[in-house]
Amino acid sequence: MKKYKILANEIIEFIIEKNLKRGYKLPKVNEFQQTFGYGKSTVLQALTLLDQQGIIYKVQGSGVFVRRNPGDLKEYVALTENLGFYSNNQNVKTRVLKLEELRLPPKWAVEKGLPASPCYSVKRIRIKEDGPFVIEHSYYSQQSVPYLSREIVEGSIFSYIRQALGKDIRFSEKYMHVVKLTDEQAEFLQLEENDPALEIKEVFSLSDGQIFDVSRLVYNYKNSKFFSQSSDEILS
Amino acid sequence: MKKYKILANEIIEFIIEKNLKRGYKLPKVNEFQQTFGYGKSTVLQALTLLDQQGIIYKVQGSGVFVRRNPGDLKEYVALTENLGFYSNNQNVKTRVLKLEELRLPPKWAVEKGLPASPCYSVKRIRIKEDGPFVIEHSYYSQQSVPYLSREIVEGSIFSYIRQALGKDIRFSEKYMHVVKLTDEQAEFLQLEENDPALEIKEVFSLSDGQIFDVSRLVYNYKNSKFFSQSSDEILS
DNA sequence: TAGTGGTCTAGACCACGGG
DNA sequence: CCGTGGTCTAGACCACTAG
Repeated sequence: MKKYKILANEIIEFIIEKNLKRGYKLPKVNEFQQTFGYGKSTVLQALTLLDQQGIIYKVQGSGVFVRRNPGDLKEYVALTENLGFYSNNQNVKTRVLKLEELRLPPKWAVEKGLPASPCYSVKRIRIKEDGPFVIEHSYYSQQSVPYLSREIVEGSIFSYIRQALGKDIRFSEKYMHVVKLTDEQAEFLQLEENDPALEIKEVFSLSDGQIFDVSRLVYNYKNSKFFSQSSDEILS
Repeated sequence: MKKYKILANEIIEFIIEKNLKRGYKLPKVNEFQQTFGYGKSTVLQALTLLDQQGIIYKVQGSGVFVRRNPGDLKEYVALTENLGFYSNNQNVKTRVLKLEELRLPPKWAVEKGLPASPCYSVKRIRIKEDGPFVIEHSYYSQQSVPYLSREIVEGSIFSYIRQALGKDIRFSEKYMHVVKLTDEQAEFLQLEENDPALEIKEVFSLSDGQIFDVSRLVYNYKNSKFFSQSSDEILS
């Protein structure tokens, strides 16, 4: 494990365990250096990672402070993470509506960058305790995901890709707009036709930049909330 | 100007000027080092910045590639930037509905972290060529923004804070959900009651972590699209 | 196995904040 | 002014990719 990740994890643990809140002042950079015996750049690397994740913020000339206790956002879909649709919420059941192979993905998926070659088409509904949560229609390029079964698709496809195929999801883009539900969508989500919904088109890429998944998601407005964050040009 | 920012800007210029597309292979790290006479870490810092902004991606053992031509997203509201509501779209007019001082912000704003002290309340409508775009209801803490006038509020408040007050917006959080419009909102947006809308609560902080602005935005679903992106734990 | 990006260090110097 | 975080370098060594 890389040193900066070890340190980052330690700090996260520390914040969770002590239940620290926004504004709490963390140890200084040189204290972390001494405690762990790391170089300054390595400590800054760890802090930068946490800064990007929204956990802390650094103030030049002053110190390092807690921004958010991770785990305070359980109910939210985190748009700024490389996840399909659920953040920390694990009480989600999956109902598979369709799994088939296609010679070619639909045009809109190819326009978003999915290779124009054979793919899997997966249609699922995700259900929380309080009802249907999201309709998900995904296309997986067989170039990157050569095999999918009903069983895999009933669980987490991303976990399968990571663990069984040993591939890492590296980055994603999400395009959103608000729509009125069609009759069919409303039925799946147990809502009324013309009820509001958020539609998200997602594009996921592997470490080599290859696009392997393009999806269209339609969320139930009654039980879905979303979260996004940004930091100004932070690094080192 | 910092070296890594100079390099980052040069690369962006290069991509725009040559109109490069996703997958284009950029010069190697050591070529940038030699061309600019920079150290390796500095070059990596610049590339990391661009990676975080979604402009490029680095593939270990292979090279550096273009991910997106900046400026390909003009029509989208970029949720992953520290902007109020418009990304690159500059054809936006502002209609000020209200500007007043309050002893205390409303409860929900204080819960989001706005100091429980005097503030400005600003209500505005943003209008694009094709009609009303968003209703914006903002609260600015007088601790950070001691003075606002009608004139300032008719322009860009963020520009004013940056330029006149010399303060930097450092990070933000955005909480979203989909709603049905009330009668009043519908009238402002020239839509119908119960039409869909995206409501976003935004929290903005300065470089010292101080929260200075909490806002509630309600977007017109007919002319608003949103964009978000993420990268897996990138740094150095 | 050569080439390319990633991690890490030690240390010099810079820039900002607060007393 | 001192302390704290930020930038930058040179260079060693690691890890992954591709031919």
